[in-house]
Amino acid sequence: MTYQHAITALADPTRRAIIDRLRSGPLPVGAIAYGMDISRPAVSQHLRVLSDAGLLTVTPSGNRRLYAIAPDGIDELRRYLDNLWGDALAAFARAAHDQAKRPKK
Amino acid sequence: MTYQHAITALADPTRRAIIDRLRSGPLPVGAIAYGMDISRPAVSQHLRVLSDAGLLTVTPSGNRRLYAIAPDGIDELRRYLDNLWGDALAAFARAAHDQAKRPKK
DNA sequence: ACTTACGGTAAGTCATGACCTACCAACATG
DNA sequence: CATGTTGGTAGGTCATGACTTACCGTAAGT
Repeated sequence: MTYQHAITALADPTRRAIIDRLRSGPLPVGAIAYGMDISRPAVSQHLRVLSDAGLLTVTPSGNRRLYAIAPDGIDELRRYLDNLWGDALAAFARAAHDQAKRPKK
Repeated sequence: MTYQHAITALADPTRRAIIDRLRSGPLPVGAIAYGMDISRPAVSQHLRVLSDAGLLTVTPSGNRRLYAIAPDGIDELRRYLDNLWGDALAAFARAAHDQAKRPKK
């Protein structure tokens, strides 16, 4: 049921950029924000949205907070799409079949 | 490169509802809009966004226009997520490994 | 040809959310 | 304890996009 939040979160290009930075491993907020053309608070807000959506995990470590991609969250969305894809293929095949049944008209 | 449009299109709940109506097969605009709590023009606009994103195909048939889910469009997004998921798992495993290397601190 | 069904486009309104600049709390370090 | 570093929160602005009604084109039926 969480896939809705996940897809909403991933719809934003800035948030996808954040996710991309975390592809190689966990990072603290400062490192994520460094080199991006938005302010650090903006990054914080995006991180909030992403972790609320179950796409990131946070592990406070002393002064800082390490953000990492949560494979489980991605997987939820992946399953939704797999399901949709399956239905689309089935509908496609059925439509093609019906089409073949009556060639003219 | 089109997956960005696809994910933006699918981020909207109304558009997901439209997609859901097409899961069982192609439908004309009127049938899609029937029973939904938004106006038909609104549906038309959503259909535009969805087909621009490569998620739907349109086949004019006489007076009407049949919309159907395009499996290819879905697949693009699916691949993006599969890729992301793979990276997330790898990063996760690496982090776990590094963690094990130095148990304390 | 006239009328009805179907559906896309135009123009305008309104809510949402992405961003900014403060500001504040918590830990670390001298 | 004082000071710097790290990062979340508050409040406000502004752009985007999801809706509406009104309108127009086109295909079908009478």
